[in-house]
Amino acid sequence: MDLSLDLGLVHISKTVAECLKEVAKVKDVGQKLSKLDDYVNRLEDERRKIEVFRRELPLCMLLLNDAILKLKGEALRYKELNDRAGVGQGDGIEEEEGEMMNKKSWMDSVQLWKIGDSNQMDSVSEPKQQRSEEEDDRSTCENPIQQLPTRGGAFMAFKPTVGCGRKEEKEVVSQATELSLMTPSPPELVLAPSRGSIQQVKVQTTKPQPPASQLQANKKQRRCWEPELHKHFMNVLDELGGPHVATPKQIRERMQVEGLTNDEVKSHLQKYRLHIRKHTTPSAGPANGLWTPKYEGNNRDDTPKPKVLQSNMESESMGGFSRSSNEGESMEGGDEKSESHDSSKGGTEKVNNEGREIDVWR
DNA sequence: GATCGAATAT
DNA sequence: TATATTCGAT
Repeated sequence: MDLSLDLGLVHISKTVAECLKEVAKVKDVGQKLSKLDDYVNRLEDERRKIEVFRRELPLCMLLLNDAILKLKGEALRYKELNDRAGVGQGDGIEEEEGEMMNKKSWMDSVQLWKIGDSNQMDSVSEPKQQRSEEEDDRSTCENPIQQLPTRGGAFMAFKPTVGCGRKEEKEVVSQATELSLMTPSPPELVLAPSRGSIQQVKVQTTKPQPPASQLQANKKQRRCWEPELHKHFMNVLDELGGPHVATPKQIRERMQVEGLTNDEVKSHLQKYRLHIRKHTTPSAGPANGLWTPKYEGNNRDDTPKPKVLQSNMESESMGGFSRSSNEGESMEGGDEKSESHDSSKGGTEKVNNEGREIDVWR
């Protein structure tokens, strides 16, 4: 075979352009297709190799994905062309030539980016618009937001449980967050919910050193406990008998949020308990008994969270926390304890919990 | 060893 | 401040 595709990353753009040229030269459509297939396979192979490092090499992924998509699209076109081969070959070929030109200009843009121009993101993002037809599931590192609508997800799973008429914007927000949980995004990109819309914000990493980026790669993606998630958390918490009875594992299992880890729940639970403790001086409880985590762009006012909780488990959750003015007592006293019987945990553990609770909460 | 809560780090 | 990580206890 004469498929001497040099996949050295440095030359990738040039190579792809040349590939397309080569393919264009071949007359037999079948051969075109097989060539393209081969190129695609190689690129995909390459992509698999760097898959592990997609956080460190988001732009490499980007390049590869784009190249693959281009080639695939090309193959698709040739196939279609092949299908209607007998009819109007002339037109098709003309179109193809035009496409080739597009390819070249596209590759040029890539080239620009590779040089290190400050416009890199722009020049790269442009070709993305072209590939609406075939979204690659691996392209997690480029623009997660575009993929949002296609992902139903764990977050959807609990939505019915929350049982509240959602505004569209909120759905977007939840989905975005969910996605951010499930797929690691490049370190410099974060999803920032802002007044009903998601913006992709570039954050200047204060530590751009290579070693730092490696460190970041090892670090967990920060989970944003947005109101929806927290509501769900609260609901589950109540179902499990309250914040001092429910264990992180139980909560996590009950929440059924994909990607949610025990550690995350544990951490959030800890924060929640802390907050309760802070606001449960015997004399004065929290204003409304309901705590929701603050997070950036969080407009608490327009979210009907009390409704949600009330609609779902009125007596439990709201009761529990609205009477939290004397929560300290109720926790140690009858309420929480009696509920803790529901928990699947054995008695011994309960005793432990109580012991600790008394220790801590007094 | 799994899980927990608290303390500490980021 | 919010979340992640670590640590000691169970």
